[in-house]
Amino acid sequence: MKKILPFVSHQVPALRGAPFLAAHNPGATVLLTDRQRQQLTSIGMRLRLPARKLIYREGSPAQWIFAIDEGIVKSYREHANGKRTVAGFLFNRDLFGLAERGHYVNSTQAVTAVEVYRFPIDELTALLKRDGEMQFAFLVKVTHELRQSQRRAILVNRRDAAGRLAMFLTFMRNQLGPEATNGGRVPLPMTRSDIAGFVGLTLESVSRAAAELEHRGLVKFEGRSWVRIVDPARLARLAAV
Amino acid sequence: MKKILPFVSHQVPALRGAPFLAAHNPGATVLLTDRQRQQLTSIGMRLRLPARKLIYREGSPAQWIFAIDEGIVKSYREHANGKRTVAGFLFNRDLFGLAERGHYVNSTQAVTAVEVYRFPIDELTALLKRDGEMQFAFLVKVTHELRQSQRRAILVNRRDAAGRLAMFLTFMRNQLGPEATNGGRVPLPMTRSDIAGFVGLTLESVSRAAAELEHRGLVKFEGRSWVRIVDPARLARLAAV
DNA sequence: CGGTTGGTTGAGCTGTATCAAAAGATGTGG
DNA sequence: CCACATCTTTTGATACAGCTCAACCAACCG
Repeated sequence: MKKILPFVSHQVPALRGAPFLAAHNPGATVLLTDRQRQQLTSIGMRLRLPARKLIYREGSPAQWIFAIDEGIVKSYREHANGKRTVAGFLFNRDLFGLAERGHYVNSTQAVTAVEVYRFPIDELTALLKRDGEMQFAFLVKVTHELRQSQRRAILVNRRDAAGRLAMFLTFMRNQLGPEATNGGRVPLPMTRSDIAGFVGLTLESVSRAAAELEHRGLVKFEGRSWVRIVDPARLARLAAV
Repeated sequence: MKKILPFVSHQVPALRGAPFLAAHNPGATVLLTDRQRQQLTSIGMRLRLPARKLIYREGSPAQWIFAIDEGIVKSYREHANGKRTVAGFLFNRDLFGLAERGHYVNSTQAVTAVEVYRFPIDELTALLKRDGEMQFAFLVKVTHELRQSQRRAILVNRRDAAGRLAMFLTFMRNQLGPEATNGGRVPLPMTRSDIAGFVGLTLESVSRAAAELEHRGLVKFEGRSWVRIVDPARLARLAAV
């Protein structure tokens, strides 16, 4: 008997975000219908990029918009003083490459090996203008990103290093979802320096904050790229304030 | 001879932001056509609010989306520890009240007397889904806000207090535009405490940073609610790094 | 005029940046 | 599979910027 393959959601583009209006299901919601995904597939291209691959550089002419299917991407900027600030980490079903006046505003680089969809900007915008429902999904997504960015800006203002790191760890757990963080074991594929650039500390301070959280029994670092969350409740409390 | 009144742009809603694609005119662009503004007018209501008026509270049910026509609004959150962080200041042609799951995420309050347009969320979303071009204007606007938020988060990470305040002052000048800041005289209608909440300092530090900038001859504070920018070039240099 | 709110100035303390060096990882080629 | 070179992370000592607490000052209000 021939086996029927299940619908593999990972083979078409997807978006994730909280809608404007109240809904029954909590957490982030999948925003596109199957039909909309098929349409996107027709104008997009699926690419596999190795870890560390530079995707585009800040200021370069923008031709494409990207959606992540698998893996982690970082978006960053280099200051005049040589330091890099990480504008954000991007995950499964996130969107990036939203240009300003025809140019990218951040540089982006693959942190892990990634699978992305790449859409030509003009074809995508034409499609969006034609299909109001699909465009609405994009509007909701970008609004969701805006809120995330504001939330982060607010949390980062708290000066205490351990709290910032706690916030980052809970952020990672939330973004990756329960499947990827089984048993509270969260992957940290980015460098300490990237984490520092994201939370607004030096990498030495991140290292010390990590030691402190571990000493306090909240987490346990296993190698450089894994944390086990030992006491989720206390960690969340520290991250939330 | 009867005089024909000029078209008063302030009597209909407007939006402002940098588009995705390259354009000939620099700076922020007006995003709506006259016809689109008329349509918005038909579903919206124009309100005049006095200074200090609380517009809505964080977490309350969201029924409306707002667009500012005149004046300044602040968007903020109160921490558990009692401190307030200012998520942003909103100006002429900015949009606010983008809800998450039917609830507002920040509180907003009028800083000056303001004139706003108020749109019922469901009517506005219905209109947007019908009119792809208009929705695209909103998409561009929200994307613009997202970039602004990221830029701010990046700049705020620089620890130096004088630099942060310099950044804030140039931000105010840019937002208000050349008309309102004639001769480099920039209004500061918000309190020092609001400024502190916005740039991530205490109000004492803002006060000291202000004294420092003045001492260095970059600006001159005239009363509590005005700054004269004396040396725009050096101020910009300090703000940019 | 006192009262209230918002702003400035001062002294001391804390926490993070900085500089420096050592210790772990990771990768390459023999 | 080991040895070396490179990159990343940890640990330590010190300095300094901004926070905190506290007092004082100025503007605005009836």
